[in-house]
Amino acid sequence: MGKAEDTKARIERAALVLFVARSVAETTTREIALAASIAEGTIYRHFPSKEQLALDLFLRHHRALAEALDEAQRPHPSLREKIEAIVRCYCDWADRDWTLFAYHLLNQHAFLARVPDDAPNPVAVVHNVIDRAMTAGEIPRRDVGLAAAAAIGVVLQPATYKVYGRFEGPLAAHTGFFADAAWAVLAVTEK
Amino acid sequence: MGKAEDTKARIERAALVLFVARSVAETTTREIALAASIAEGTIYRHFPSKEQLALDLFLRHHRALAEALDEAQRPHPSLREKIEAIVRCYCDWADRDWTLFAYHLLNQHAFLARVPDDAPNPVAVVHNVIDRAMTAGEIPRRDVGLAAAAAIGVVLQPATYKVYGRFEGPLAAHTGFFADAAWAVLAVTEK
DNA sequence: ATTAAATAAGTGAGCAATCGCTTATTTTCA
DNA sequence: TGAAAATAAGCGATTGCTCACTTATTTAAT
Repeated sequence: MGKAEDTKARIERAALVLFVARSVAETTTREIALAASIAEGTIYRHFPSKEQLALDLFLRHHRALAEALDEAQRPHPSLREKIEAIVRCYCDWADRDWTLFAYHLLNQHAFLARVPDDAPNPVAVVHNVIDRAMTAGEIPRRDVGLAAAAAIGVVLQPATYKVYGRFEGPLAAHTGFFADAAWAVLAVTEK
Repeated sequence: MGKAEDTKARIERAALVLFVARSVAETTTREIALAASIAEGTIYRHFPSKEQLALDLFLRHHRALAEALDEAQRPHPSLREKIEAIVRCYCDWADRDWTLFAYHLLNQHAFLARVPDDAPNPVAVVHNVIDRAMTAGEIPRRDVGLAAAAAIGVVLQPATYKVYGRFEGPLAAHTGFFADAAWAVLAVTEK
């Protein structure tokens, strides 16, 4: 890694940690520089603005997660297996870099509107998988967005509570339960 | 309502709308004053600081929601009925004042750590209900926090996506599905 | 009941501090 | 040696909050 690239990576990591501990708005460029052991002006050699740095961080992770989830589900034929693959991939992703994961989770409301329409999207991946399973008759047909949201919530809410400090240990420890529960949600038949 | 109380309420409502549209950090006291049609200094006759105003707003709603959920579930004997009552109460609460609901949802990570330990807590209500149902043998015994989080996610994730603008219409329209899905999550038996 | 005194509520110009970002200068290294 | 990278000082703008003052409401005294 060249020196410039190393500096850029240090800025990104320092910013990430501070953005999660406080928030983007409450983190100053001076703090980022101090944490990255560089001068404040150096940030602007690598990023046009603090907001763009925050957005870059979000979008890169957003796209990479979507691609990883899509690759994970693709080889499997049945919805049940796709769910397991997606859940496992998601938990591994979160455990591998928890700070980055937490940043992505806590700042969706700020950046989701700025994701390009054609960019890979984690929710769209799940949405498509569920839609095809409904068409194939694997699960009952209902509002896809609603079903996807509820199934995603089964995994995302525990993850959120781990960010809040309510849980310890790796998220992947509960992969089995998450997959079973997500499947149960999708298989619900209105009584 | 006295004049002073009316002013205080106007400040709170103006702040709430701006806090949701932007964020607490990105909303200025000048904007709040302008939106509430009062002088900036008047804010400080009613609140010691912008942060305390934001915290007051959060804590009051947090407590009221917890009490409403607890009252809703109390009269019902079975878990299945308690779930339905809690889901219905929660959806009605959200639909009744969506701005306040969105504010509470989007700022949990900022304020949850500042909730007094003995204060009523929406998650604790669900937690207790599930714990008792496990003890009574109504559902399989497993980590209560995890089961509660997953069940809550079934409702909260769709609600979050509605805040993001992915859904339209009242949340209460899906009460039946939410209750069925939450029940399905809790009834999951590890295979 | 009337007036005087006291308190509370409301105002808005302005302050000290801080912010994101720029620029002139120095260092690094191929 | 020249361009890229990093630095440190600093600029204009904005921020939360204060404060001296005015206006409205409540309490007390005659």
